Amino acid sequence: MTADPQDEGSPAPRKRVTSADVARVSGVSRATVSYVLNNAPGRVISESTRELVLSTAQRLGHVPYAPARTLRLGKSNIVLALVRDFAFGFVSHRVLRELDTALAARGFVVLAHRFDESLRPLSDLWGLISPNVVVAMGGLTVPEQAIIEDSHAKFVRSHGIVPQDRAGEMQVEYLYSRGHRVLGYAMADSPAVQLVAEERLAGARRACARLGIPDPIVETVSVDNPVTVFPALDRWAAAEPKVTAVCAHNDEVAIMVCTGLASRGLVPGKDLAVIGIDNIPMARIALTTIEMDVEAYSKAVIAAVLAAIDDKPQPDPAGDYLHLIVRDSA
Amino acid sequence: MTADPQDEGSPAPRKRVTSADVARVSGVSRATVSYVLNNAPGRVISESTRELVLSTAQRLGHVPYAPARTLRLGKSNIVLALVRDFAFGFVSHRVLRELDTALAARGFVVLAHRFDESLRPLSDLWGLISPNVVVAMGGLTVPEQAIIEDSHAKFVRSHGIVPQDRAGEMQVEYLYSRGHRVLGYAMADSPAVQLVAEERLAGARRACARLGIPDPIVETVSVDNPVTVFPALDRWAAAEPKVTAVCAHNDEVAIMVCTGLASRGLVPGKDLAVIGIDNIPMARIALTTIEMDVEAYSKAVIAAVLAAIDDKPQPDPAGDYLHLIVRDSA
DNA sequence: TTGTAGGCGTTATCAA
DNA sequence: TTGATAACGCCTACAA
Repeated sequence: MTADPQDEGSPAPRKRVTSADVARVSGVSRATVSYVLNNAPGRVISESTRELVLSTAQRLGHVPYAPARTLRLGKSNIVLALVRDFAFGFVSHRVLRELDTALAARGFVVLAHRFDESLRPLSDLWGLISPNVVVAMGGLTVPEQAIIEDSHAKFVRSHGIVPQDRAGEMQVEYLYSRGHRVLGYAMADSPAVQLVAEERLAGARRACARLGIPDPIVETVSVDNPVTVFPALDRWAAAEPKVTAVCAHNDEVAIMVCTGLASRGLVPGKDLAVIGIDNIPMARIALTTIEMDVEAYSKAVIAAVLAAIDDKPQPDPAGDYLHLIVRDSA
Repeated sequence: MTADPQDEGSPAPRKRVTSADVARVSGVSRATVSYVLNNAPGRVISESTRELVLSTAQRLGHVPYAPARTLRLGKSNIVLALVRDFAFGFVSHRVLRELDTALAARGFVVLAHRFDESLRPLSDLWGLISPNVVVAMGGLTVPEQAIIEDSHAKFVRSHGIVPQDRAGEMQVEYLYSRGHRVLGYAMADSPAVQLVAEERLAGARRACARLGIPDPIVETVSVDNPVTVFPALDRWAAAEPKVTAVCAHNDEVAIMVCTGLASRGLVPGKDLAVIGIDNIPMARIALTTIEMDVEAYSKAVIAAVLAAIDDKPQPDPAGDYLHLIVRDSA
């Protein structure tokens, strides 16, 4: 918030300093300025001219104007990351940070956009911003994918790199190996993670079927409203036979379950086994979890985006992204 | 990640459908197309022409091209939110979401950019993206502010709306009123919140001085590494006289302190009083805190951004954003 | 009610 | 080694 009284109503929107201004003042042509400013490959510019142009550009305070450049070139240096919510979880945040760092080195900028079809159709976005690459963090519906593919931007899906269903399977497999036969499943309710949540649950169900134990008893827990864990705990305890272990959608939900247990004087891993997914920092005290290898995941996303930028075929995302980490809670 | 084999190396970057194409196919002028597409105010277009243009635009798959529009208009419909890290806390995320919703209704798009001077000088950003308004989430250094003010974008600081130091004061005042005289202070170590953290601590110190009690004993806790709470707890316990209450930088840190206590068999609010700031959902079970009124805060930010867009003077941010909420922990 | 024409800032092409 | 020119797609004053 601008508290300075003098810049209120700012009446003087400084005229833009164009490369033509720089050319005029330097006494050279616009083309020459462009060559210098872009280190035009295959062009030889005399050192004196180069320095002259650079110094006047500096002196006049010239900043290249992105829209003009993009219009001329037909493509921008923008990577648009589509997110369902700005607060979208430890792993995705980390991936985005790594992506941002890697792309800054290539002269690209990563911008995050929270998309919400009910707010504005995705297709209207292209009239507002013209990204070179669109990278979807998290799952996308089929129509959403179609709209992005219809745009002129290249399209990278981060979803699909890590087999989410496999994470659910691994949770069940571990709990089974520890003797648990009646499982609960703590779903997250946030629409932002719905697609991922469904895949994880599907994986868990598949593992149960394969191992010959009943489907997990699914309860929904709201990350925005932690007290919702209590009714879930009640129902798992009331089940017949009683639930002895719970797969949580992720570590956050798992920690909520553990906290709920603790506040009732129960001990996670003893009175009820709890296993998460992600291995977020807060989990590292006591939570058994399926670690998401953030570094490997980030590398895969970066490779995919760089390939898209360079118009190269998408790399094979196969890799080992999931690892069991056993701690106290299960 | 694009698994489809057929779109690898995509050799046919479809030619862009321009408004001129729509004009040609419709058999009208480019101007008419523009009038129809923009609902040009003060222009009357016959219903038949309008429908013709709209339908051919649709049929040809015309999407307006943002850079050309921006170049012509001299301004974009982009609001750039500057963040120190994509994972930047409950309150800021909520504010950004509200801002996003409000601006979508005005035909603007909110894009979040993680800025990191060591990665890329802020000034280079304007060659990549040309926002109409820049809104800084969280504090900014003086040179950073200067660079933004030198750009052609309008500039809104969300920092400064809420008096962060007052939050620190309120923590101390409450703990004092409950009889505490020897306080600890749990700082967050993240550089993303450094400026805010310093203001809150300064407020706490000022309140201590005013009330005639010693400065709080400051310990740093790492949000990314929860075990750092333990040495902090040790030092507060070892102080002479012993620390009886702790102000935490925010609820997250406060919860870490409470969790650390619990894991030692101690009870927050009994063995050590703990007070947070923000009132995040997870705090709502048992944490005493200074609530940050997200709705009021969001409204203030939205008002500031809208004023900037409309070139109106910045509104007065004064308001009542902070409220004490007493629960079990202090 | 619709069309014509010019220009926004940049860069690539071609000529000098 | 440098300069003139055209074009990217869109919008709008002015003319018809």
